Amino acid sequence: MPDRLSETFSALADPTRRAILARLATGEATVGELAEPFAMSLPAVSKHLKVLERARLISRGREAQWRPCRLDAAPLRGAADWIEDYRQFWEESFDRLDDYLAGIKSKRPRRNKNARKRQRS
Amino acid sequence: MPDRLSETFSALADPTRRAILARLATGEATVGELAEPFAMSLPAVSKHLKVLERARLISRGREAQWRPCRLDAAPLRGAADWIEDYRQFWEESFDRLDDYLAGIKSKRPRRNKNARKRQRS
DNA sequence: ATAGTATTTAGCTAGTGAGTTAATTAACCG
DNA sequence: CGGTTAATTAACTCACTAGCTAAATACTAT
Repeated sequence: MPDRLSETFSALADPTRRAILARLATGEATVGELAEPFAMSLPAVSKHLKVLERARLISRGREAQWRPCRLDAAPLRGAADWIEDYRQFWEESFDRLDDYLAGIKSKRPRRNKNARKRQRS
Repeated sequence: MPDRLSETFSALADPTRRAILARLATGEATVGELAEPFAMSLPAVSKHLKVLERARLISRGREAQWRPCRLDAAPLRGAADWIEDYRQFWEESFDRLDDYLAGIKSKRPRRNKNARKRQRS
């Protein structure tokens, strides 16, 4: 995997793994406990955990025969920072949708409020 | 691909695609213009664009033989919202790092300031 | 030592992702 | 028409992912 950010996004690109993280947000859990909600074999869950571990999104301890997992959210910071740079763009399109709906409602043609700056023609 | 969020994260899990989005944040661009910075064939870039298009992160118009691409950031909102739920966790670990460094500095053992709520045990 | 529980590893299959080169489509220009 | 430019599609390779079952490891408890 090339870079950290790619590894983070890649780890998040699976609903099972996101569900595991959500579960861990409520506290530590063992592999068996994490696997329980899924219609999936234990080895499959174990692999997902390894992916999350490589992405540094979880870490694991050792207690007898259990390997308790805990959330390690630090890498999410970088992902959040990256996405945050685009916030203006999705809020902008949201505005345009609002405009559109408002236009429909009032049944009057609206002027073009598109404020996005364009670099080339 | 199972769900929208997975598709979004998956599309972001590639540095080339993130760079393309960054470029499009400055304005529309043609496929050729987008491909120019990369040491990669045009078809490869074309495929990346198709991935971004399927993930609704870009859309494309038609102008003569050019297919100008524009950013469509709306799906990032869902991704940002998902990650935002974990902000407390990475800020918390940041705090713990601060505590740790402060502890090193003062050379005194510190009491456990870990405030994370745990569901089990 | 033996049995039981928790988890990982091995080995397999099927599908997908990223890249290539070569060929094709689409639109323009002369 | 014929040629040029922009982009996509086709066909292929290679690597990796997600899942499985069965076997191995690790530790506990009797």
